[in-house]
Amino acid sequence: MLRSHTCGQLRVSDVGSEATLCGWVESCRDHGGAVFIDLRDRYGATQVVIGPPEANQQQIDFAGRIGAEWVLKATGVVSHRLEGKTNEKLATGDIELRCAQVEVLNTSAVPPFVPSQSDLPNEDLRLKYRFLDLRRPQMQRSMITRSQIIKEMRDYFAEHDFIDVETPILGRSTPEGARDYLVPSRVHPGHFYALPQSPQLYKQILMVAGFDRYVQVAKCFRDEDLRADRQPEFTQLDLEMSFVDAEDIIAIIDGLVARVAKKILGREVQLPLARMSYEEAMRRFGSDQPDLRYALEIVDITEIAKTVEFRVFRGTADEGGFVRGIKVDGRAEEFSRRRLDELTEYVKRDFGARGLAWFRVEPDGSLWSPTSKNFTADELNRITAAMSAKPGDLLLFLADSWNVTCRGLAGLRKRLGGELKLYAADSLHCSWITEFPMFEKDDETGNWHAKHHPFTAPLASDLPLLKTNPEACRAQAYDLVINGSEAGGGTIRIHDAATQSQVFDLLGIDQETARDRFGFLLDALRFGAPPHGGIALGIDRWVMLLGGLENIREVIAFPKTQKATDLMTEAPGTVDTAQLNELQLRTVSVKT
RNA sequence: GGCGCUGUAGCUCAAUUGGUUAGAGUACCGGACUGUCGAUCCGGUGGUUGCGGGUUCGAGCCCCGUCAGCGUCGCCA
Repeated sequence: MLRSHTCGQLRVSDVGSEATLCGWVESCRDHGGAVFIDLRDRYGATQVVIGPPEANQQQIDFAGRIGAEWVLKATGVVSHRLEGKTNEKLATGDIELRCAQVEVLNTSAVPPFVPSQSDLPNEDLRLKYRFLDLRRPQMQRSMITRSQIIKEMRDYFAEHDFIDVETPILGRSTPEGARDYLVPSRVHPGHFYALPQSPQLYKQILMVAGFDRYVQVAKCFRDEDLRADRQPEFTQLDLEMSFVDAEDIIAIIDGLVARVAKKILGREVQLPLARMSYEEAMRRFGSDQPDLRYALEIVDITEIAKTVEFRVFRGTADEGGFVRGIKVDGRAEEFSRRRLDELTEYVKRDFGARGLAWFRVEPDGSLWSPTSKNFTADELNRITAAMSAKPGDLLLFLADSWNVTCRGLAGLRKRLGGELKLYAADSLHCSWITEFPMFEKDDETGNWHAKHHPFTAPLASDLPLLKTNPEACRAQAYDLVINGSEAGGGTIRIHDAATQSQVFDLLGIDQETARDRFGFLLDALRFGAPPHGGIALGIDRWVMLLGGLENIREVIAFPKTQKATDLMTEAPGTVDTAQLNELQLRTVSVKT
């Protein structure tokens, strides 16, 4: 070891002993007759003093020329700071290391930004110089938290008899789901591997193989557009269990949530976690990942709308649409015409809503809006009653299809929840959404496709609906939602070939295709597959949510930009013609 | 692919309605200084206002295109 202590370690109790520190120059203050250097490492910072009587003037002059982010090794005697010269901002602020000279382990070019900088540089610069950005204490904290969370997960599952099994990164492309990242095969020209979107099929095979309880910290890849909480390459805590039902999976994850909350945040989580059916979530919050840290619950006034004169409401209701709204408690005054116009524009632009109807509840309890003249007093009274509106409230309504009202109101909830700060910054709300529909209809093609994935088992009670009414058929599926973000999701799988065929039929996957793509799984199901199910947790999101961060890039050491590039390595890049030739590949331009 | 925001010195930002030589803090360079810790003081370097085009007597500012970063919708079984 080049050092005897870390830069966050020395205290008054060490005074008088010799110590050697290694670290980066956080700042170098040259006073001519003495030089003060704050030496930083991941553990903290310690002041190193090069001055008399230890150092001669030549050594002091040398130290004065040391620059930011140089790497130093400093050996000296741990000393009390002078009376009144202690620094309360540093854990090591009562002492300093007095040295004759420091050894320069490495110099540094003048950095484009320094880790201690208060005004963060633009993110593209942070990403290009990620090694500097990662020196920032906040980034180091995030990466440490991430490490601790993964450790807790591994410990927890090891204690519950799970076996960690690695599954291949080079697999084969699947027909459904996200776009695959493809890897060309040199040995089989024209053939491609696909990087896993998840280890889904492998873990099911492991159940058939008798591994009973499988877990893995798995890298997953999906070639889709990025978001603040979505990267093309991400990490899942993936698990699968045999001889279980949904209750067992939920219970074991409940235990994990409580443990991680306790160990990482020091907080107690009430178990069991709350549950809500998909139907209830959509009805009350318009989303299958509702943020339950605040209310803003959706109220359906379609029945009232059918009886009013106002064409927008009545017409929509009569044509089978819905009129639903939310109530902002007592904050109507904060909504200027301009702000309401912005919200209107928002629901039109982002969700294709036809408009936003709003009402202020006046001091006398009456409703006012630009359109209120289109309503009779009785109509307005019934709306007020349905919404339990009080003076000072703001009412927002969408009159549209079920989907648009769901998406639009969910969007408004999310936006207003944030803008109005309807929840405490440190609040944590975890819950389960269950009983998802098995299938969704593609609006364009009219085809059915799996809401989760094609191996999801229907609720036993809904099994007959597979033939008669697929739309109503619910799945044994469960999503873990934390603070309005999908933090995990899983299902009980189909474990018999007959049901699996039936589902494939419904999805329009013919026997030939099924055999071609999933033959190995279908085979496995014929050779004694146990009932099984599992879940995958989004580790990046867990770290983000538990850390109170709003961006997934803050918890990934080397994240990609919105266009899926790495600004540091400049990936993706071009390759030599020789490499392409070896793979028998040629690039062509395709007009899109 | 659509919509929106941002882009000015190494970095963070300013620049009146379109009007003189684009400024400040910080970093950097030189000098002074023994107690600083956002050190201080004196002096200095540093600009294709992302890029290309247009309007105008005149563009950092207006218009069109484009590139990049971010947010969002579509997309993400």
